[in-house]
Amino acid sequence: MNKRYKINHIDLSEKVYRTLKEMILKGELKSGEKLNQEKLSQMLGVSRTPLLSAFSKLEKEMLIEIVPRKGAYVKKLNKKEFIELYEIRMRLESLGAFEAAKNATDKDISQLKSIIDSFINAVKQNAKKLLMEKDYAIHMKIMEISKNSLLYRIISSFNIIIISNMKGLLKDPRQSMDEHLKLFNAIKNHDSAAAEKCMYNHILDSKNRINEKFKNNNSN
Amino acid sequence: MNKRYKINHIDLSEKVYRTLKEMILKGELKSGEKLNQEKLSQMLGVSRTPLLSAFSKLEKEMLIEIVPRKGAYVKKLNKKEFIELYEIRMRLESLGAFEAAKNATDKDISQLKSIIDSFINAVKQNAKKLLMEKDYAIHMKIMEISKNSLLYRIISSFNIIIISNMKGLLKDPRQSMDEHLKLFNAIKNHDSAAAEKCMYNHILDSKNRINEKFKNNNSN
DNA sequence: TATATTGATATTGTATACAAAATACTTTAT
DNA sequence: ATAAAGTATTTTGTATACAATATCAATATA
Repeated sequence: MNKRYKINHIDLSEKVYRTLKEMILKGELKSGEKLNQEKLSQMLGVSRTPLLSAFSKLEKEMLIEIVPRKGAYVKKLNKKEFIELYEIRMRLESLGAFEAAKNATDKDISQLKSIIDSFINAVKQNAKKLLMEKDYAIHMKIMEISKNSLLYRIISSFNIIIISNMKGLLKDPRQSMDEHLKLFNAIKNHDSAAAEKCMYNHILDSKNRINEKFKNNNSN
Repeated sequence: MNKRYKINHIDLSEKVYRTLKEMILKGELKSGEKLNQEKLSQMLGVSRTPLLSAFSKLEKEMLIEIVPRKGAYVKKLNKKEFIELYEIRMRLESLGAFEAAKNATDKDISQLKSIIDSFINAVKQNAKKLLMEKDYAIHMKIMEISKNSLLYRIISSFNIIIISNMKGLLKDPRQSMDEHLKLFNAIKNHDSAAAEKCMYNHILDSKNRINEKFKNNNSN
């Protein structure tokens, strides 16, 4: 046996990091909430050592904020940061869509199609939570198809920041559906330029709705 | 006294992180080199606890790679990753140039000018190291002028990855100088579209030279 | 000679222990 | 009753200790 099949070789700090990330994503740890080291480590059944390393990872992904000698807090994005994030997403995800249209295999396309179908189902059922989940899945699948692994990594963390900070939708699901379908067709037809443009406009439209979202909200 | 002037409130893990980053950047820790915990912590005069947190930060910034149960290694980019990085830079830095042209104040412009002047001096002196330093400074200054702090943060870590992995230049300094000057004029004239295009082409040209760079090199 | 095998050593991952700082709680004085 | 000062408690930041794994070297085996 030449090859080594051993996997699952992740350490506690990585496991803790993933768990906390999920908790933030699901809203179990709320925006602005303090992360008490003692409580969390007891809750997770680990010592504070791997917890601190996990904190460092989460901070670099902008999911938490560490204030020295005070503590770690779940990051709360303000409006300016939200808009900055969307401006970056417009550029990066449109690159992803471009590359995806260029590189998509038949298998990629059929996989993407099935995710879009389940998104459409969610629209028909008006299932908000599922809708957001599938929306995320579509975007990530396209980034995966682009075959730019670095891009995938960055967008992944961005979208998680957005989801963890934004409860509720920005745009009408039917509009979202139309836009996703247009995007899908462009990718299917390997029309890079069209795919890029679709994605750009899709996110631009969301960005323009951020103002409404923050109108009631006083978090700047 | 209402305000608190206390600063310098950074913990050891952050100091260690910055120190290691600098060491990688300066090539004191070489691409692929193993980071021995015991040796490093003794060298820096700290325990392994803050060191591990620093490792976590560096890993998220792709400056090192952590292989569980084996160790941490200074990340070595392969050609594919290099190209991915440049494709992302093309999109993000052109966004930065666009915003910079839109938002630049007179002060911003004069500061940028002085950095470009020192770049030109370096070209005349043919001082390679200084050249790379000033090139980095120009790009980062433009990102700063864009006022998109998130963009600044991302590009900052990208450019550091590139510098730490790439010894030597990609393009002729005189060409670089011309391109920087065109870019500067676009920003000075608040011509966003032109600035964006300049930056895009500036980085695209570098990207196209990556192949040559890797010809001799067997690191894939 | 090349490949296993065993034991010794080094290195990593994690928990615990301790010191410094921040927060919460009393007590005291006005 | 309120504010200040002092004390106790909690929480953070860091070092150390220990167990598990990996690496290395020496010997044995084919």
